[in-house]
Amino acid sequence: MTKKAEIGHNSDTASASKIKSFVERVEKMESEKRDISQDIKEIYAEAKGTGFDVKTIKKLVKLRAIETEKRREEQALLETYAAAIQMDLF
Amino acid sequence: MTKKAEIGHNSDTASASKIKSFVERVEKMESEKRDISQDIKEIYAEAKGTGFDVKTIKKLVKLRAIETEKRREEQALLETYAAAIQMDLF
Amino acid sequence: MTKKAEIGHNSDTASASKIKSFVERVEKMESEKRDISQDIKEIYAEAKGTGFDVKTIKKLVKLRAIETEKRREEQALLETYAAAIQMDLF
Amino acid sequence: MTKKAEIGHNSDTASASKIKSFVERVEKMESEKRDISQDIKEIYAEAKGTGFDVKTIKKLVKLRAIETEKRREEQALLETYAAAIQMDLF
DNA sequence: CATGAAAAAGAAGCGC
DNA sequence: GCGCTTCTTTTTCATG
Repeated sequence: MTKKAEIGHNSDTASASKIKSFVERVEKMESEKRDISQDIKEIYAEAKGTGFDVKTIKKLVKLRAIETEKRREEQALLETYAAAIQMDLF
Repeated sequence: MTKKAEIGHNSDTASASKIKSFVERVEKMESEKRDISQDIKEIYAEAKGTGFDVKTIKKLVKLRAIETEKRREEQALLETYAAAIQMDLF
Repeated sequence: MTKKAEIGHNSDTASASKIKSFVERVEKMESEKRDISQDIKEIYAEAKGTGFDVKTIKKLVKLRAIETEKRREEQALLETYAAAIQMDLF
Repeated sequence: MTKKAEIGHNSDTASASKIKSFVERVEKMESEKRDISQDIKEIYAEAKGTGFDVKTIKKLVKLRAIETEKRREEQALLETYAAAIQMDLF
């Protein structure tokens, strides 16, 4: 038994330092995310400067994302069927 | 002048290629963003696995973000004050 | 059972009347919201007419909102801590 | 001339108090706006609880708003035309 | 699954 | 009047 009562199974100081580490790692990642969002904005700004309609390009990006997802799902479905009839697709 | 409306001030073929380029650049950036989001999730998963409460860590991250935002806004306010005084608005 | 899909579990006529009621109630509320937005604009206009810098006042309002939010989040964090300790997470 | 140099045409203390008053009035209005937004959410929650699709009702509200606006604009246009031919619509 | 928070899209207001 | 920024609203995503 330690002198000081522990809260749970992590001792206070060690916990504090670990929490700090987790928080900082998350903050770093979120900062990177913001940077990328900024980059995306800049791409759109560039597109706009080149005479394109940003709204339309955004729609294109979204449409392609949906199509990619659809293809992914179709592939998954196909694989499920193939597995059901014990067919190797590859 | 052709009957068909042009997209921006670009001719059709050049436009197509430029649009494609913009779309692909955005898609690349968005993919990176998703990767980072995934990384963040993994950090939280690790924290949880180490015995920490994810909710608490998220709250800490958020509170620190608010503090940062507050500092940012305070600075902006000071600058606005300075500008207002210059303009004799007080 | 009719061919036509029902909206929710309500029969057609009753539904129509209920939907109308919901829509109208929302419209009334949104109208009130617009009125208040208008009032806010007028307050800013008055401030401007009295020789104040609107931008500064807006920044003050925002900063105070952030401060309120911060206090709110601090409280929420404390509650999360308390819950986490109960759950032996530290 | 007062003893203390004034910044602009508003003396410091009077300014401070006036600004405070403006800020508080705005805050009060914004608080009321939030209340109404909350009421709207509750109406939608009630609609949902009654078995309706919230998204659809929102679409209806928006459509009606557009139609109202359209009618308003048509009326304005009509009045402009009437004025142009010096015709009294009323 | 349903709730609540975060991101993205869209609308509005502002200054130039 | 137009473009730019700010604010609202919608949609999405994660957690319980």
